[in-house]
Amino acid sequence: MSSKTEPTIHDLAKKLNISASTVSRALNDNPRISQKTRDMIKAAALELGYQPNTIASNLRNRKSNTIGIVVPLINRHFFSSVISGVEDVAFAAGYNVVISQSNDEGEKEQRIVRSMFANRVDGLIISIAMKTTKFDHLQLFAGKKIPLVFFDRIVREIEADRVVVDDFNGGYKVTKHLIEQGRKRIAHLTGPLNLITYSDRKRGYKQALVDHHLEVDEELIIVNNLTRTDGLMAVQQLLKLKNRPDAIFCGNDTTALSAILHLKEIGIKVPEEIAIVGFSNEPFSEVVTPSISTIKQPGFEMGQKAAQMLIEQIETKEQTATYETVTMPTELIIRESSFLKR
Amino acid sequence: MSSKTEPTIHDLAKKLNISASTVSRALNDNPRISQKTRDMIKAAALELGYQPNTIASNLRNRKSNTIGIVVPLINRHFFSSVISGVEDVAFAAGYNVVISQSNDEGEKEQRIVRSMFANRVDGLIISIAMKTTKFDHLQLFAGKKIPLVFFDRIVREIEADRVVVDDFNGGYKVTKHLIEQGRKRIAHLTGPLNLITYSDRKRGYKQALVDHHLEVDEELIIVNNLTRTDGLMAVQQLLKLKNRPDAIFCGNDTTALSAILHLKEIGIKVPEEIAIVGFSNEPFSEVVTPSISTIKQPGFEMGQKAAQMLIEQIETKEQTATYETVTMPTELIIRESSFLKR
DNA sequence: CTGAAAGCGCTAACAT
DNA sequence: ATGTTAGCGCTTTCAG
Repeated sequence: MSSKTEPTIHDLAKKLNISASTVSRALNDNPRISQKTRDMIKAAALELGYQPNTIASNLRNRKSNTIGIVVPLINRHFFSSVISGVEDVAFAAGYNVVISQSNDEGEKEQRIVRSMFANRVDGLIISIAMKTTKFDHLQLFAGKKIPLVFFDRIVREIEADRVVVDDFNGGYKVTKHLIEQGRKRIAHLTGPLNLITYSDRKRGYKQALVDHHLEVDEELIIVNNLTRTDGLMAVQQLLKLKNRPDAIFCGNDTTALSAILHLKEIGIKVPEEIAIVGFSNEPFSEVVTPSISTIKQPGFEMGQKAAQMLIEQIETKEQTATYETVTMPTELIIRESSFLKR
Repeated sequence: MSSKTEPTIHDLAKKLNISASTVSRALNDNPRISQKTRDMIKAAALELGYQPNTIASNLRNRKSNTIGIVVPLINRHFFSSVISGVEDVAFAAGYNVVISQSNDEGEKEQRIVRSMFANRVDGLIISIAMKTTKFDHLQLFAGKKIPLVFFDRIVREIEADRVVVDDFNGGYKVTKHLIEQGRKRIAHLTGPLNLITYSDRKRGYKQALVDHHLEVDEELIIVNNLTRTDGLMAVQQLLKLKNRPDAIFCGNDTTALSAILHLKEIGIKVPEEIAIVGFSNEPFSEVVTPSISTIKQPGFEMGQKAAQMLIEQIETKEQTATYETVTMPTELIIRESSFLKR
């Protein structure tokens, strides 16, 4: 074992009879060190099994070369796509990415974000948890002018760059499609309306109804957390109405799925009796029977964009206090659950 | 803005006319500081908006209180379950978790693991990428006696704690089930055999055939990377055989799905003509038509176990050089794709 | 082209 | 119960 402590630049320096600063410079390819010396030092480093200690370097540089991303759940296809997009541009730009999930819990989100701050990430990309209502953890970043980019689930109260999808338009397109399929009583199942994504989709839904001279019936609008169970409960509730809906626009694919499964089970035909549309294009939506119509969000591209904006902020010394909001298009994918062949 | 630099314990100390060490101790609830002083200091910290700099603390303590986990893909249900399990016990024990994905690429894995090392994670939990063949990045941990736990896709060449599923038994159970369903020519679609998970499943498959006096036909065994396209290609290849299989044991659910979709498309009945079984119990396997029989691996529990073992190692000063391998049970879930009702 | 010295922010002997 | 001091490993003026 011996006194096993990692070799440092000082060990290298001593061994080579030069100074630690020269070693440091050589390892960082500083042109002020002759090529010959650099090579020599690097060879010695390799031989000694030297591994740079980024913690020390980060402390000194007040920079971690790391960006954080926090999402509600990493195993949602949309979010993992965004993460991949972020990694794509971040790695290319020489940044590391640390990923965390809030499980849609405000408290865990607080903890994660604070820990990322304490670890001095150079910037943060975040889609907030469903249950987040306090924002002081985010204020930590915003207030200290540490680059921050919101995506998808943004918070209006905090000024920052934003990457969102056109949820209003998404909601509108879904509803219009259902109307064109001849549906008259279109229900809407949505998530917490403090989240702008959901309230925008709902606005789109209502606008489409209005534009097509259909009544907006609040009885047909159900708000919950869009879990699988929530989807089931909502459908059961809708089925109890004297005047049943003939279509349901679900806030996500999970609830769309649970609606379909329940309807199948009790013998109600989808889409003939009740048409279903989801949101997000989870992989399963394509392979269920009937396959689920849904809205595709460009996750990977959103991640790329968010990372670009963040890195731009990080690397621009001048903190111009102007923030940008990028809105990405959505695409309606029509599948069996809402399309009646004749 | 003024000279905006984060307040440090020294700023606090100066303001309160005490020493930095007292501040440090108070903030860490060191009993050597009187309760009164502690409260006073904490109040001042709050007021100043003091935020501890964990980088500095980590450097000093030679400990990051962080454990790293790297998986091939974060959006595989199995892997995200493992991650959740790890987070569950790690958070409870006061550790942060940094997550990364290798995208099944050896090179990205190298980069990630080195970066985690450079950031001095206290330990690493990893399931290696399909294409990993060099292990020097992992040797970095093993060699320096930094706690390391492999799970699922382990590396035999490196001594470490391991958490695996009983893949042999899983493969055996699947095959036995198919035999009991009356299948005689059972094909097997597997991943790279340098990965022990796959070679063990294959061993189980063969053993079951032998035990039931069925011939092992190498023609029926196809090795590839188990992507969706790979699944398609494999099925097409199998269908070209003069003597077609009547069942396919697929190495994962992705290929099971693509097999089913293709067979449906060309009018071959599943399970009547060809039965299909997958592996891993991805969420979609339950909701496709026909639903996919598969093997369930206890991901969350594996993550918990891995984290427990890792933390145990971290916190035990005495590095007893004895490593443990924990084998978790699998469960066969029989669904429509392999079960013939009569 | 290279070295000396100071310091990033925090902690832990070792005092007192 | 609190303060002094030294240093974690690296980078960076400032000198030469």
